[in-house]
Formats: sequence, C-alpha cells, structure tokens
Amino acid sequence: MARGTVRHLTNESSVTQHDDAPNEYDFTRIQEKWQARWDELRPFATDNPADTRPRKYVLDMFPYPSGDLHMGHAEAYALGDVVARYWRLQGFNVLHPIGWDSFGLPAENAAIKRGVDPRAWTYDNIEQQRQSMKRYGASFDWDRVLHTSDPEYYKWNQWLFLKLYEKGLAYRKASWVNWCTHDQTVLANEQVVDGRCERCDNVVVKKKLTQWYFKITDYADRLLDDLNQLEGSWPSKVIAMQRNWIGRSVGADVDFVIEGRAERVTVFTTRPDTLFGATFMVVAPDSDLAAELVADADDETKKNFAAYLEQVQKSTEIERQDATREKTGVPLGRVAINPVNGERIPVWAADYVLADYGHGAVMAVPAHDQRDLEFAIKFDLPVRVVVDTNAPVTGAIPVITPEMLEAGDLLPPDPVQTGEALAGEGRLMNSGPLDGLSKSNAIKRVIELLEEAGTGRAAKTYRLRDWLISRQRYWGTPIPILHTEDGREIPVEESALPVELPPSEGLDLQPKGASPLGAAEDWVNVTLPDGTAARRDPDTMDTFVDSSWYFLRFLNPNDDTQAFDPKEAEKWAPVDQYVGGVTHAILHLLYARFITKVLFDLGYVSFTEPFSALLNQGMVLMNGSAMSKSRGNIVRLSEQLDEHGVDAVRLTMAFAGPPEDDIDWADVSPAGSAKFLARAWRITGEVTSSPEVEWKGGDAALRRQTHRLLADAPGLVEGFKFNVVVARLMELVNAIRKTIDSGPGAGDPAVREAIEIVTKLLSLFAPYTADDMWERLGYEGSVATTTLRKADPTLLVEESVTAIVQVDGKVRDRFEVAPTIDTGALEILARGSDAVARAVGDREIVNVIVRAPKLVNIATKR
RNA sequence: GCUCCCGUAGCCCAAUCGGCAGAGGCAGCCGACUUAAAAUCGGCCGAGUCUGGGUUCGAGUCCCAGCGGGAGCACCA
Repeated sequence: MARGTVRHLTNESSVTQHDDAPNEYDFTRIQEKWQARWDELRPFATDNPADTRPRKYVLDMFPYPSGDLHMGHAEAYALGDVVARYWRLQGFNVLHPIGWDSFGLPAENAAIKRGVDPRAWTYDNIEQQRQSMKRYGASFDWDRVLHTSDPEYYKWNQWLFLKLYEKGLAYRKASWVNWCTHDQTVLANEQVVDGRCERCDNVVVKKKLTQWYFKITDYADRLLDDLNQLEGSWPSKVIAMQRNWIGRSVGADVDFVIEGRAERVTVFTTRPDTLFGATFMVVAPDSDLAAELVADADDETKKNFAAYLEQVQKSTEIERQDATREKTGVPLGRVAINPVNGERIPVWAADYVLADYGHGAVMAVPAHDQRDLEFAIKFDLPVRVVVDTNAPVTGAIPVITPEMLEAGDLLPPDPVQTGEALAGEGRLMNSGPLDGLSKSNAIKRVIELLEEAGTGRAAKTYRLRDWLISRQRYWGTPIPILHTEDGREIPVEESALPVELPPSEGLDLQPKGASPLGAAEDWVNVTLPDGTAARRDPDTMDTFVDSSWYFLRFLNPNDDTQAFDPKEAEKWAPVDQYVGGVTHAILHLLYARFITKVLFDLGYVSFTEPFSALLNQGMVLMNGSAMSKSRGNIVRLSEQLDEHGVDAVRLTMAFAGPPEDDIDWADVSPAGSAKFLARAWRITGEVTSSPEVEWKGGDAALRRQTHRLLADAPGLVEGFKFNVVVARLMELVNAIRKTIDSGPGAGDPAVREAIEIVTKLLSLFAPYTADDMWERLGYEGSVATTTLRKADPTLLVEESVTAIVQVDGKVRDRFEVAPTIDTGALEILARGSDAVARAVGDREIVNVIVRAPKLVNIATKR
C-alpha cells in the first residue's frame, strides 16, 4: 500500500462539490499543508494583552532532550493537547507552552561517550525533538520556548538559590550522603531506588561529604497538610505517595542522662507510653553521638566499635535495607538513665538505627517493638512487658471481664518465647503512674509527666530529609557562591548573575568524585573587591531545581529583568491542568510544591500550590512490558507516524483507554484509527448543503444524536474520558453515514450540523484532519480557533422511552411511553400486561416499585 | 509484611443516583466490489460482569471474605 494514503473507491456523486480538491484521505499531504498554515497563522500564540477571554494554563511536563521523541512522549503530548484544545473550544484563552529540561547527567554521559561537547549534543537533540514536536501538531505557543541550560534561564535558577540562601533555606553541611558508584556523584534520597541509582541502576554507597541542601523539612507540615486541598484534583495515588514520602510521625522526645556526660541524649519515640519498658538504648553507629560516646571507653570497646563502624560503612544501601538480615551491633560501654524511673540501661550502637532520622538514637522497648525485640534476643538483653495487650480496651478504658479473671490468663504471651513484639492496644502495667491506663491515655499522661519534669515533650518527626542539591558534575547550573581561604561563604551579587558555565573544552568530564569545574582555573579563581582571593563553588545544582519553577518562567520567558513577572503570575498561575507521567509523583512535584511555597513566603506569588489539577498518563508498552533495547520490543514513533499519520497515532493514544492506564501497543489499532479518520474526512466531501443552511428541519434523529454528544462532551472531556468521546464520535460518524446512504441524504441540514460538530470535537485528537475537514466544509482558518456550541435542550428530550417491567427483578415486558408519563399511569400500564400477569401467576404482589418513565418492578411473595 | 487501585465478550474498553449488561474499536465470520487478492464498503456472531457470602423490590455498581493482577511503602523508632 502506498504510504500516506488510505485508498478507497471514489463515489462519483461525492465529487460534485469539490471537483478540484483531492478526494483521497492523504495524511501526508494534509499534514504538510496545515503545518505551513499554522506556522503562518500562529493560532496558539498567547500574547494579546487585549484578550478578554477567561484564561486557562495547561502545562505538559517538559521533555528531557535525550534522543528523539518516543511513544511515551507521544502519549503525554497527545493527551495534554486534548485538554488545551478543549478549553480553547470552550472559549478560553489557553496558555500551553513547551520547553526543554536540558541540563543533567544523561547529556553529559552521552557527551563523554562520544567525545563531544555536552552543549552541542544537547542542543542538537533539542532541535531534533523540536521538529518532531512540530510535526506532531500539539497546540503549543512556539514563541515561549525555554531551555533550562540557557544562561538566560539558569541565571534565575541562581537568583532563586540566593533567595533561599538569604532566608537560611540553602545551607551547607557535612553528612553521609548517597553516592552513586557509577555516575560518581551524590544523589538525593529521592533518587535512590531500592538501594540503586535511579538513573543508572548501579549500587549506591554512603559517603561523608560537605554538600548544599535546601531546607525542605521546614515545609514538611505545609507540604503534608496542603495535600488536602488537592484531594479530588490530583490522582489519589500521587497524594498517597507524597503523604507517605513526607512520613510525619507524632510522639515525644525523651531526654536520657548519660552517666559521666554533661549533655543528655534525646530520643524520639512514637510510643512514649512504653517508656517504663525501655531496657536499653541504641544509637546509630555512623552518628557523631556514637563516636563521642565511645571516645572514653576502654580499648576493647573502642576496637570493637571501630571494626563495626567500618563494616557498616562498607555495606551498600541494598544490604542495609534488607529487613530480613540479622541484627548487628556493639555495646558502647555507657549507661543511660531512664528519666521516669531512674533505671540504668546499657547503650549500644546498631545500624538498624538511622543517623539522620529523629535524633539518631532510640529507647529500645523490646517487648513492644519488633526490631528492638530481635536485637534483645540476639544479644540477650532484658525484655519487660508494660502493655497488657490481652486486656481489651473499650474506648479509652481498659476492661477486664470476669471470664478473663477466671481464666487466670491475663498476661499476653511472652514476646521472647513467641518472637513477636506486642504491638497492639492494651492496658499499661509495670509502669508506675501509668498502670491501668489505655495506650492513648498513657501517651498523654507520660508526656505531661515528662514536661513537668523537664525531661521530655511532645514531638513530631518526618521521613522527609533536606533536599541535597549539589552535584559534582559539569552540565548544570553553577552554584553562585564564592569560598574564601578562611572558609567564608560569599554569595555572588545578583547584578553579577549569571555565573556562566565555562566551555567544556579542556575540562576532563570523566566522573572522578569532584566537580570538573574545580579544574577550570580561569573560571574558578576570582578576586574579591577587597583584593582577597576566593574560589567559586565548583558544584552544580540538581536539575530538579530547574524544573521546580519553570512553569512560572513560561509566563515571560524572555524577560531579562526578573525570573518571572508577578503580574503575569497573578493572571495565569497556578497551572490549571498539569499533565505528565506518574514517574514524577514524588520528586519533581514535591520540589515544585516546596519552591512555590517559598516564593509565596517571599511575596512573589499569591498561591501556595503550583498545580491545581494533575493528570498522570500511563506508559506505552509493547507485548505486556515496557519498551527496551534489551527486550527488543521498541516501537519507533517516527515509523508509526510515517505509516499511519500523526492524527491516527494521536487518536489511538486517546482512544486506547483511560489516560492513566498503560497502553499496550499490541492491543490497539492505529490502522483502525486511520480508517475512521478517512471515513469522517470523506463525509466532508459529500455534504451538499452550504454553511449558511438553517439547522431546523433537518433529520430529527440525527440532530438529537448530535446534540446529545454536544451535551455530554464537556463532562466527558473534563472527566478525562477521552476514549469515550472518541467512541461517541465514531458512533455519530456511523449515524451520518447511514443518514447519507439510506436516509434523507447528503443534502440534509442535519448532516452538515453533525459533521461540523464531529469536526470540532475531532480537532481535540486529530488536528490536521479536522482542519482539512473544516476547509472542505467551506470555512477558512483553523477549526481549533472556533468555539463549541451548547446543546439545544429541546433536542435532548426523547419523543418516547422504553419502560421495562420486571417481576422479582427479571424483565418480563416493555412499553414505549412518553418521557413525561407519571408513576400512576405507568403502574396501571404494567399491571395490565399479559406477560406480567403470567410471570406473577397466582402469587401475591407484595410491593410495586415504579421509577417513571423507565422501570416498574413488581415483587411477589415467594 | 503493610497500604492503595483494578478484575465486564477471544482482545482493548463503555455502562449517570443501585434500574434492560454493550457505546466504540480490534480480531473472527458473511456479503458487496475484484479475473483474484489486498484495501474499501455493508452486515453478523459474541460475555451475564474473577469466586463465595451479604444488603436490597432490584447489584457490574454497595458491604464482608477469598483468588488473581498492578502500584506504592518497607529496620523511619
């Protein structure tokens, strides 16, 4: 078959109106024709200040320029475009921009591999993607393109960094960080997946380094609590993942005195009620606290600790996160004193306690915590039950029943025997003043006691850690800080921004654990105004900084006086509809939310959440699994576009199923989509009525169907049921076909009305075909810039409906009735039915439910 | 292990408030066109909704339990 053409037999009568126009659906011709028109018309530019239409900001997650666009991009941009085009048809002024997230490791790694400049490699890829994107026909405003690797963009990245620095939200600290052994750079917690580097899948180890952090933990409560306002507009899955990630725990801080040490050690616990059951303390071996506690110990203890620490640090994240492995640890030879009962308990170091969570130390209550129990059993430490989990609790009050007393079996099983810690509700015991209280009451009471004694307080802690933003790589935004020899940090003046990346020429980009920029002597060495020498910070920023505010830069991408114009933000932001993959459910979205809240606090924006609504599209699979080279199941987008046309591929993406579901390309039919487009397109060549024709008088059944679609379309599109909209369009095209072939014919006004509505709605999915159809229908310009009519309510009323009559839930008869029939009339009709009488037989009718005009159900005594 | 989501025709998927299980597509079959085939056009066939209970006049839809699939979290004190 000839590429680019869906052949069909020419019907002589269909040529009458457009003798000169081609009468074959040739998508290549249509694409080329309309691409040129769009370049000329700029139908999607959003730059007219006099535009008074209401506004919508529809944003697709911008792509990373690694190679050409693939099927995943195709799906995302097809779906985002449906939403953008829909709001335009509804009369909105829609901002729908596109850009490139063009800094980052893959570009640099690829550049190293090929021995080329990362800059050249990146911009070559952008150009390729830009052309593919244009061909793909998404309704972007091409005058607002940005690239995060442009100095004009990253200048404002640096500005943002300095704003955070001024607020104390950007700081440097030495700590154990995730180190990717392959990429030779640090990773944020969020970038470590199952102990491996999210990007290259290599093993991650811990390394102690001084790094830059953003203090996202200051915003933990707001990031968590504000998720409530996104409920219903964001996928619940994403909200759950974010909640989980922030991981707020509520409990208490408890101060323990350490014998022979002036300072107390504070531990965080979610179970302060079990404080009387604490039989030892555990600190993280890699914490400063452990090192300090062991410093005064005897040589044997020190030696054991040193050996243990070395072993811990050697282990990879994968080993460390294996929850099934045996507990390990060493005693530190120190004694802690329980503040509530004065009990002396030993202090151990063990790697099941994490240095950077809570205070890096825990009170171990082995009877009621599984981890502590395993440790106690392994090292033969005492276990004391302080909550009787066999005592039921009604409300907050423990209840002991006479039966229980009689059974003499009040105590729960011994955790040491069963190996199971007693985690449940119960009644406090062995706990002095807490005895007899329920768990929740005991928590309240013990916090009061601790606060009175000054040895503890209610506390919250989070799983979320501060955001590590420095990277020891070349292709990123330089951190705008100077370091003097005496260790001072000097922020670069705002007027001196951007701190431009030096050329990569002459730099060794091979990863070696330190930033390549440190070797750019001309760049890194600077002299301060007072004559002292300083060095630029050689690290670059995590690219998630770039993408945490790009949606604001789109508002005025060429403004060189500010990052974004707050007045424009007032007009357009926050983003009304954000569209992208669920892969960014945590990282990108959390960071963007954080930065938005910071900008709110700084007074730059008036909203606290960046994305009012979120749509996650699924992945495109092939034969049940993700496409990959190793599986050899890659479907090339460019080949699909060559074979079936842009519109057919886009339509297939929308029609395949709910947007959030994965699409298996083996299950769908782009050829079927092309067939449908050709059918619809062909009809526009058969219509013989003129654009000015009066609708009324047209075929009533077809008109009703058209208006039902008009009435349903908004709800369907806004509910992201794109697949249903496409199905309804197919249905309507089938109906038009019938009306032409075996009904009133191609000249009927209802045919024109129907195909015009099809054309408008089809433009959401198949913009090239729709614009060509629009022209064939006798109009000029792009159908995408028209608006959609409202349904005529008089046409939505059915002339008659089918009422069904059930007997005991089974359908026994049906009638054609007026939609306005009342309950009594319908019941009389139903009771008069022979079929119903036969079904009822001689049984007694006990109930008749009437739901006029659609249903009667007669229940009989059985 | 914990949490969440999903199981409807051979396949992908629809089904407003609980009210006739089917909108659409793919595949299949039949017919038209063709010397023939492909393509195209027209038509047809096709589940009783994963299983077992429950609520209800009535359950794909609500509740409980199980099975199957997917996702997230997982030594976070």
